[in-house]
Amino acid sequence: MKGPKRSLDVSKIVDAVMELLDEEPSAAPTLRGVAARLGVRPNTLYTYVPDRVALEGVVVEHLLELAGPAALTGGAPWRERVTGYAMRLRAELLARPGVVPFFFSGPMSGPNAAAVGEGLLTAFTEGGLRPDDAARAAYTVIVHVLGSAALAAADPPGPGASEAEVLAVLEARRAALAAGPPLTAATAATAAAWNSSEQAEWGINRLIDGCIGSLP
Amino acid sequence: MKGPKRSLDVSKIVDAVMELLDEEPSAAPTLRGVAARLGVRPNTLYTYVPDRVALEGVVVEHLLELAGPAALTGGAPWRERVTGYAMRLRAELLARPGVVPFFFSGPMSGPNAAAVGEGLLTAFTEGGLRPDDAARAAYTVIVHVLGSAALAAADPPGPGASEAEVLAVLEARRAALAAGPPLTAATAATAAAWNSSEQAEWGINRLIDGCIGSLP
DNA sequence: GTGCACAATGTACACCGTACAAAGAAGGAG
DNA sequence: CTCCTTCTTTGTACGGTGTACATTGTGCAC
Repeated sequence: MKGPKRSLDVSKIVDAVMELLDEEPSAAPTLRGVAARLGVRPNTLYTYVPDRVALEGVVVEHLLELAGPAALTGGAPWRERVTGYAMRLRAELLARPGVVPFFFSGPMSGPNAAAVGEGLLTAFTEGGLRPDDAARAAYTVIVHVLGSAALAAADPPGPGASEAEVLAVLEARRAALAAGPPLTAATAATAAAWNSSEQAEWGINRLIDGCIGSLP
Repeated sequence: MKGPKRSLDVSKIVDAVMELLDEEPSAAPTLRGVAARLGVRPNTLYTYVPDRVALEGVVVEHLLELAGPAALTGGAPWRERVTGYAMRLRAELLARPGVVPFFFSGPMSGPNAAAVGEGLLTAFTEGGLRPDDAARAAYTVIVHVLGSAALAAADPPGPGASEAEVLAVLEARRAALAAGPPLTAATAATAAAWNSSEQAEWGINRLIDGCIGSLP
């Protein structure tokens, strides 16, 4: 170690990103914004991270851990462990819609991603799935959680909305669907809540049902 | 109609976007790029479209139609109609990774989105699902297709890669997984192909299985 | 033929990620 | 202790993005 002391480290940068997201959950954090919050010039961040995509990668890793992947291998029944982690991760993302695009800007290859994968494999194996099916099921769960969160994040209103505002948007959507084609109209009330946690959990449960339904 | 003739219309703009995507499938089309291709100043587009998000919306509509939603209500068995449309849409997206983020920049509310929804409802109803479950299943299918496409689009190599290059990336990934934790290592060959069409179709099939498995 | 409504432009702004050279701090070698 | 090397941080800059605003000029209605 020759040069001057570093004034930052990657975890401080991640913290700054999370603070930015706490203040404006729907805004995608930017390199310049993070640097400003750390009291530093934008290009200083390049000492710690090769580019923007890499920054997003470490934030993704942090969020994967925030959802508690350790509980995937713990004591609860395997099925609850899977849905539990899925819904916790989904909740973390919905609370910070601005971060969702980060999950789609590069492959997830960090240690926490590996831990999540192994945890899901553990649970599904415990559920009786053959190894290859467990791998496919694990990946499909991730697809569902991220897809569901991304679509929900794209929909108004954002996480700062009041209860009344949420209800208003929901009712407007239901009315629009009710004016649509017959089957759409008949299910307008259910479909209007497409991005609710209940629907997301329903989807994961049907997926799991389909996986264990094909057991010997 | 008072003023001068319009030199464009929305469909010409969409065509320009599609041409841009044909030339560079992995690059997200930009307002300025579209304008340049049409031989027009960037702000001219604001005559036809209120902002960038709206432009992305009409492109999304075009792609939903490109995948052939009409076939959702046609003669094939209901289950094949669902997986067929899902895989066609997925293929259209994977051929143009640059367009994938468009699906997550706002709610899908156009006529083709409605047609896709109604078509999926028709199929699932035909499959025996109760209306509300059909609505949930339809939405979950969309979540899966878009999530799967988005994750696949985020992974190298892009759609222009040679067969050999694809295999090299796949093998590198398999090797990395094989060095991971036990269950991950045991399923490395399967997991390395996480973004393959086969895995995506497997996921949809398990989802459908789970939906019809709970029938009376 | 004249006036008015509208499309397209010119120009501008704020923001983004990032490259590159210069400045400055701190440890190792003499 | 001094110098030199190394590494962090900065200053400055470039090309890109979406979009606002005033201006120009076209073509129909009167």
